[in-house]
Amino acid sequence: MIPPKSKEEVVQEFRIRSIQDATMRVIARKGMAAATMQEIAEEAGVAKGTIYLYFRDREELVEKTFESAITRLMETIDAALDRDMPIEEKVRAIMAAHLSFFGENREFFRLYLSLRMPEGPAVRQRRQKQNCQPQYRLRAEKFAAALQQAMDRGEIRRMDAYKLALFIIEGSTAVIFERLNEEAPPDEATDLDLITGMVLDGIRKRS
Amino acid sequence: MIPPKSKEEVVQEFRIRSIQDATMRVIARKGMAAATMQEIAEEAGVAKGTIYLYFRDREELVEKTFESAITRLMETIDAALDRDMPIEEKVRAIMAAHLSFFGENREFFRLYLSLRMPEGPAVRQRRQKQNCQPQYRLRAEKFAAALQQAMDRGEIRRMDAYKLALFIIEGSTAVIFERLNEEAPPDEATDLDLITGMVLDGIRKRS
DNA sequence: TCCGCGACTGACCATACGTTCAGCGTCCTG
DNA sequence: CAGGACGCTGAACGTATGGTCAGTCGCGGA
Repeated sequence: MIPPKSKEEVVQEFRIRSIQDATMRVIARKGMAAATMQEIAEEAGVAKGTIYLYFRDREELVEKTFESAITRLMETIDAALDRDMPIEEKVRAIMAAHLSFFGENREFFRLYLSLRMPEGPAVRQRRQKQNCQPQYRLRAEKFAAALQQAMDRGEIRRMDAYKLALFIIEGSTAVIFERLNEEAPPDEATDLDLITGMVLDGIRKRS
Repeated sequence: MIPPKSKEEVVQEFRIRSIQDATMRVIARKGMAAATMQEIAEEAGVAKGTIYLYFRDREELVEKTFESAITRLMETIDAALDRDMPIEEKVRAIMAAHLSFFGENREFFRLYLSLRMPEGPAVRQRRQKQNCQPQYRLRAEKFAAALQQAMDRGEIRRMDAYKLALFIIEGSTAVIFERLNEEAPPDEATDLDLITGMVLDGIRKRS
């Protein structure tokens, strides 16, 4: 069942992983546009040319790096979405997953933000749209589906589920972003309470 | 009181305005990183060199363009923030201001998103942080102050006002972004209801 | 009408970046 | 131990972009 890994395969995977990790760190530091192949290579401890042995070009490098990280995020979240629980708990579980994932993968956060919105000439924009945006949309759509289900059950009020999902995802992303930049961030639970409280009950005080 | 405008000044202001408008259109089309001076010049109908008569370098161009647009946005919002009204109305007024402003200034939206998060080498990041981010933070802080006031009055629940402000601003920004990309966006009022409903009362159905 | 000033132009320059490839060292094989 | 295969290297190349500046041209004043 387990495919036998030859020595070469192990080395290859290790190289690929090192380069992808370096890519994330550099993008985290300089931002998507200013991350050069030179700096990525140095960060990974290889020569510039080596990267091209494993990735066709810069675009594929970024794309693959993004994919392998977001796949991990999606798995965490799917676990929360698929289980059948009241929407309150679901929201809390999803937000908790985001908080801890980005807490552990700070570097990825910046790349994630950059790819939400495609840049560059029309051709590249189209390619990014085809390869990375679906991942983002998919996430939003899955969340929207969960919200829709809760609406049908009468757990929450009826509104445009997709836009609602976007609101919640981006709002919480902003809080997480702030959190990652704080010198002494509060407990994860504190921010989690803020987000879920806001999402579930809004800001208005109930008498 | 009114400073007399010589003919030269009028011409100058017109040029500056044309170039800034072109800058926004190109950034809206290609994104911040891929917007070249060449293309901006063509869009403005002037030669590349002309831009440098009015702006020191690319950075100053982007910065000034951003500033003059965000100043207009801030003015609209301040009007809503300064008046003394219950928080419900304030929130609605602010969100309405955002919706209509970005509806009328679609081009600016992309630039606005790009500058939230500084890119490039450390030096440029620092400069952007000093010149553009304060505008963004200022907006968040003003909104946070309004929320804080409402908390003190007992109108809304107590939480971290700044993070709450970020959540609301970014959440609504996401909805506006989606709206701007829709083929046939609904009434402004529909999206406005979605946002204010979410912010004030959350998603949970009240029995 | 002629002159000179200055706004404007766009070919040109320096630089930086992605990508390539001829050669090097290393390790396995026979 | 010799030979060769292969992963890796980094100097070199082409291209694209921000920025410059010598030259052009239209306009206003003499």
